[in-house]
Amino acid sequence: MEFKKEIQESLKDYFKANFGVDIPNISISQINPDFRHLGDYAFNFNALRKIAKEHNADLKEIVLTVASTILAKQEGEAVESIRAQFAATDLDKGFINLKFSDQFWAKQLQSKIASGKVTSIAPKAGKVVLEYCGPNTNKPLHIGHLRNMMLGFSMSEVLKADGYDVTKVNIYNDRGIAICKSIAAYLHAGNGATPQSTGIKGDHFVGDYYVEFGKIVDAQLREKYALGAEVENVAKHLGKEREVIEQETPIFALAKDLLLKWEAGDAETIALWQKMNGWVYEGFNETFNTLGVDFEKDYFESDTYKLGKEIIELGLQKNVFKRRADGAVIIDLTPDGLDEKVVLRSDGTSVYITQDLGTAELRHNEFNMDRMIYVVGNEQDYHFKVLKLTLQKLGYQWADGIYHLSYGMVESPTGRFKSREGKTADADDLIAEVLRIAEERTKEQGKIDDFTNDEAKALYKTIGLGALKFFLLRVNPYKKIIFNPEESIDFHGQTGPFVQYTYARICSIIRKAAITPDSINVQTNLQGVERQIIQQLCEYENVIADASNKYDPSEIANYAYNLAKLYNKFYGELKILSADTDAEKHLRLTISQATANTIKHAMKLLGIDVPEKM
RNA sequence: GGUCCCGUAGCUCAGCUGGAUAGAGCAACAGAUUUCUAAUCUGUGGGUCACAGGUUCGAAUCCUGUCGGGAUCACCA
Repeated sequence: MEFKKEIQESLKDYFKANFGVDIPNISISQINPDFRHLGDYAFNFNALRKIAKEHNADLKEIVLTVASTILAKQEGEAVESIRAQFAATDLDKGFINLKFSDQFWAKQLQSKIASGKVTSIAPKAGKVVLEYCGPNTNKPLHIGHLRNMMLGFSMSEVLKADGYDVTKVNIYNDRGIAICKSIAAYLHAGNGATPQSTGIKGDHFVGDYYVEFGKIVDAQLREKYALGAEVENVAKHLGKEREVIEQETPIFALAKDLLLKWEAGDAETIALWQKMNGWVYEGFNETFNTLGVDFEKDYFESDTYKLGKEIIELGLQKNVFKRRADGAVIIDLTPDGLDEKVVLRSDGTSVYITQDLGTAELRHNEFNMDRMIYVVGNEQDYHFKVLKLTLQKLGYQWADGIYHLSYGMVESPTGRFKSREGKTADADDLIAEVLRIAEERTKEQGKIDDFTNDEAKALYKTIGLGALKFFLLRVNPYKKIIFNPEESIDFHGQTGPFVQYTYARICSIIRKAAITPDSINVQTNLQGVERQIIQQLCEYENVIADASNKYDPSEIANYAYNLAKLYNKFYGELKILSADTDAEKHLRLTISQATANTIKHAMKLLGIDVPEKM
């Protein structure tokens, strides 16, 4: 909407020309609902009061002058009235309300439907690499990954909609002691079983052996210390941390041995590691497919974990890094309010940040991107601060484009999800549960008797995932989410199915209309709710830009919900197919179509499908 | 202990680049279906915006402090 800029510029020009001062942008927003009778948009100019006072000028007059200039520019057609409203005291308020004519809004709607596009955002220069998911291969995906994947996928869609070129990448933490524990337990207790032979999904299969590893540790400790069944917590009973005491067991020795063999490139070990990871990837891919998330490129820690050594060398040369007396290489970030950080161990091996430095550089060489976004939980805020700052100190310009899309933990009502709390946090179980609830509720409704079995199943998936995804995305990323499986999956109110239902309703009307409204009579008078919807539709691209700039898909979710709510109000208040006049019918059908298009588009940005019937 | 994040209705959340009387959903209660999908709509009740100062014509929003919750401060990842 051009007029916002116009007003801002006019005010700026005025102050520059008459007083020689630069003023900040005055924000112009949709009017507060209670003042809708006064206009469509409002802005408050009190911020300029000080400047006016300094120059002994009457602010009220200035603003009115600017307002009438703008009004004149609109050639009397679009802007119905620009009224300045002043309270009795003049100082308390100071709003200008802008009201556009019905014709103006009708034309906005018409151009939307004529272009067939819901936004007119043009492609922008700017290559973005977005990393998300980042699973460990020793256990299945859990609810935290679900939030991560929803955020990552949606964020990439939002950035694309905002005109950027986005490449989605995943990184698999596929090496290290954790996966070796699964392998060790498999060797110990697997008896050659496979996901195929057991019918267990590959990632769960391998994850089960990770759990099994813990049980074997327990059993071996019980044997070693001759503990009876009355001892519940072995590590606690022995008065040591689990991570410490487990090192005494033969099974741990096996895992450690496997790790050393793996690092030495032992063919047999690597073959087994590849086989088990292969099962895991099969399982992950199944879940990715169900969720509809994807990646253009996969990275594997086993390929990248040795990266970064050259950067260490460079950093030493540039005196950004220092070699400590014990041989470890460090960066001193205390001047920046952070700590001293080891970037290379004294034995010359990498730490976590070493490979992240190397991987970042690798990606820059591959993609030459302007921005790199990491979707990672907020427990790593500090790590990414250090990573970005270190790369900046090394003189990499592109490091300025690093952004950590940090998100809060997903917690159960009783606190953090722990794996021992059982199945509630498992991603696949959660998805299955949500589909089950969707099926149950849909059957209660009894509206899809004409569906085939496949169609019904597809619908359960659309609705169930819609509920889950919307739940995870409608909250600001930085906030933690309390997830109660019993209560969180809802289909009423501020939910995905509510928005989906609205879409299905519109589709139903359009099916019955049997006409395609290709043009509307722009002279038609608009009802209040009609104006509101059209205005809301026009706001959509601003919302995309906001969500993109703030890295916040929840803005899209809230917008989609509000638009759907507004449409339901419209639906309840006005007749569409049986409107009094043809002109009204065409108008309302057009509003319906444009709303459906926008809802579908917005939900797609959230990774959520919309059904034509439900 | 240092640093960072959070605290808005019983619950889950919007609003936070300062602006008009702080908004939604859920839950509770009361209504609406001879008419386009009632997974909907309309209405009622519900608030010391954690607390205390400060800046300002104006503060949920900015600053300082306090309290409460969480994260982090590894030669783990």
